[in-house]
Amino acid sequence: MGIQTRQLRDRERRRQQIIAASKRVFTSKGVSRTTIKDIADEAELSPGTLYIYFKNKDELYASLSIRMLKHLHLSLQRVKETKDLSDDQRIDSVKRALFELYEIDPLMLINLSHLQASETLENISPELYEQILELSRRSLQALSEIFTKGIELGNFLNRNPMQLAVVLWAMFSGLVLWEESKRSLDTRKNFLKPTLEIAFEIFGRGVKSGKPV
Amino acid sequence: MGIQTRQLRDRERRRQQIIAASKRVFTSKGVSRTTIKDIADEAELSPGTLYIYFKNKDELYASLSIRMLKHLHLSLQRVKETKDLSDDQRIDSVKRALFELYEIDPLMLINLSHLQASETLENISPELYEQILELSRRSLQALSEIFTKGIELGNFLNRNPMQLAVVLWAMFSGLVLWEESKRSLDTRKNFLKPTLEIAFEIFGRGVKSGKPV
Amino acid sequence: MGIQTRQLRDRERRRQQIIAASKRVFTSKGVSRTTIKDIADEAELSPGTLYIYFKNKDELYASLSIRMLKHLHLSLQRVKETKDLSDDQRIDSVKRALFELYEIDPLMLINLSHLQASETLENISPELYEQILELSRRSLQALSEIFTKGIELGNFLNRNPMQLAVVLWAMFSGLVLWEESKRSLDTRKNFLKPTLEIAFEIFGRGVKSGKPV
Amino acid sequence: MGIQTRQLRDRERRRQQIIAASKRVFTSKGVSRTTIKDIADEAELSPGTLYIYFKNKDELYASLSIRMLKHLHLSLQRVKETKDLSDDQRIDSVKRALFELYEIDPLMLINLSHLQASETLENISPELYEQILELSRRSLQALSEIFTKGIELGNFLNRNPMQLAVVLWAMFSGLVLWEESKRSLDTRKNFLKPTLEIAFEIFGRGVKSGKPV
DNA sequence: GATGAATGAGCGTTCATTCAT
DNA sequence: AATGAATGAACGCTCATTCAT
Repeated sequence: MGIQTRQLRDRERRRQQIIAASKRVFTSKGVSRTTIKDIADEAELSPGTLYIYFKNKDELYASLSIRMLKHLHLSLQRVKETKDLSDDQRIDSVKRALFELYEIDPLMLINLSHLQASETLENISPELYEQILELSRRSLQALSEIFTKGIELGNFLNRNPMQLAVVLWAMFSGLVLWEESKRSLDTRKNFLKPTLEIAFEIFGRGVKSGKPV
Repeated sequence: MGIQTRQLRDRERRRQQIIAASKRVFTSKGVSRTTIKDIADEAELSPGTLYIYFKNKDELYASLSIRMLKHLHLSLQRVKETKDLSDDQRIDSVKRALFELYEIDPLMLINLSHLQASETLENISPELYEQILELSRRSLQALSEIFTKGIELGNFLNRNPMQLAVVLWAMFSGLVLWEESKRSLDTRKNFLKPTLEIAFEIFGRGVKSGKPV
Repeated sequence: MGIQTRQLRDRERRRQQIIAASKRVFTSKGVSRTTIKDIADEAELSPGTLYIYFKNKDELYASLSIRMLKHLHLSLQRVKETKDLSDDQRIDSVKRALFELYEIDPLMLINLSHLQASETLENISPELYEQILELSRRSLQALSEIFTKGIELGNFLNRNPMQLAVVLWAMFSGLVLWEESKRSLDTRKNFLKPTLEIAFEIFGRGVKSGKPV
Repeated sequence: MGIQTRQLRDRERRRQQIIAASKRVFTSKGVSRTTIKDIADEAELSPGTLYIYFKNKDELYASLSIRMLKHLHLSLQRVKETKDLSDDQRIDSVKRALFELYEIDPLMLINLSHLQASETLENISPELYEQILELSRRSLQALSEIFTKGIELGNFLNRNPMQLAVVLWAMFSGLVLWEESKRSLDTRKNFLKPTLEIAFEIFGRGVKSGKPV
């Protein structure tokens, strides 16, 4: 491994270290109450160091979502490309992909949903903004293509597939935020999962073409 | 009308005047970039005066949603209590109630969804917190009772009606936030409406019992 | 006196209070080492208050010079308009005007010269910038008109009067900065005065038309 | 050439390389907006390396002037020592020496004038401080000796020659700073030259003894 | 009740400087 | 000698909140 490679790897490691610290602080203090100093302390770094790896606070926040978005895109892409799946199975795969996303890192998913709901994106560099947008776009695109297939086969309601994708995502992120808002009230875990199951059951049934009996 | 009554009425008027000013500023500057001073200027009052009517900034923000929550609760209550409606019609009425909510004041609905997604509620007085919670609870309760009816009649899937209510609300608020996040990208209006139509179509079909054909 | 008048007067008083505090701190710590906090402490105000009266640090610094520039302009205007003065007497009046300027407030004059020599002006509001520029322009204009008279009467060298004005001002401000730079070395006061006397003597003799004997 | 000599030469080379880079950055970004990192980048060195060659930022800034001061001193010394020159010719030679200084490197001359006008000198090592002071002193000394000659011959006004030297230098540096402050307003070049011509013409005429006709 | 000047803790950010490699 | 990541004190500035009038 060359020197350059190691440097790049070290750099990425530090970024991940900072991101990991951010998550921990977010969890304990809440996103809006977390300061750069808090994160620096948690990461056992100085505030200045954070600015070597992230252009500013908003970019740090936004960067937290990149990984998750990449994962999301990859998962949906995989579902889309898997052969020999019925449309039912495909919807089910989407459900499992989103479940998995949530299980890997619920906090980051909340953060991603927050991002969508805040004005953070308006304060980041065009490059990062474009990256986030592109990843979101591609994920929705993958989702919409799954619906397109089903529509073409006559299995799904003939509705704008992109809108179907948006509806599914809204339902998912809406539930994630809902759970987050309930966190302080009710610390029972595993609340999201059963509700998501029901949500997907309904969505899956509803998107199917044919009159319900 | 007694003096006290008039005083209360005046007080309420001022509150509404401040709330109205807040809305206007939020619309033009965005929520996170709006300061108390901005609102005071817009209301042609001094910052100090705002603190006579609202305990602090978060309470002001939270108060914005009270009216909307009351309206929401009332609408859903009405749907629940209307006699001689089929379950299909009832779902349709819920849809129209939420549409109406959005049309009356899209910004406040966004604010309500934000509220749910932010940490604002953690900084308000227990009284206001309880009020908001109670109104939310009641709205969801009304919604869940609508589902209970349908389930009892065998028209709806036999799932936990409160969870069904949460799913429906999550879908709705998720779409509202989604639209908000797209506002800077795409200024086309009336984007939410058609997507909500599809969302409700799918939900309505999905929640119906019976195998899809 | 109306309420508004008093408010305006109070506002101006506060500004002068802050400016006075700035001067004291500048004298003891040096301009470049003075922070907003230092000035606030000296003025027995909070840092935030300074920002009510001055848009930012650079504007505060630049504002220090406004008064001096106004005084300068007025003095030169007066010299220009005084009747029945020989050109020798007029040059002498200019000398006395600049002497006086220095004696009123040497520190502010140094500050004015610094301003010219720094990049502070690049960071202030266009309005203040224009005000400073306009006052400078007018002062130089007045000076140049004094020279124009002398040239027309054949008493002064026929050179571009604006350039003559610039030369005189450069000589003056150059000496002021020179003295400032010597302050740490040599605390003897009254060093500038005799040197300025010589400078004006030479300038006065040099600008006169006619071959020196 | 011994090893030590080469090492010294290499060291000096590096210093000059860094100084050259500083100049380029100052020109493009302005002195106050230039950071050590900027200079390091421009010099294709690391920030740490700069600290091997310069004790701190102020020393780097101050060092920029050393060369110019040496050149200035040399030039004035030469003028002083040149035989068979009339006093008029000697003043003219001083003018040409300063012109030349400006033409070689206007930016460094500005920097030298800034140095005099700032508090940089208060933060440097006593050695460097002494060196700069000594060079300044010697230059002024040379200048004053030129005046002494003229005074002794009865050609110049019998004034303190050191003060005459200071007046001449103040006029010169005042004009240099004046031009610098006009740079952003008026990009016409060659503005300084004609004004300096007039300045020297006036100084030359003014310093001459004898009543003007 | 209404004011709005004043507050000041706290923020994000910078950058000269250091030091382990 | 050269590096450059890391430092962390210090900065300018904001703004929710208070309180004397």
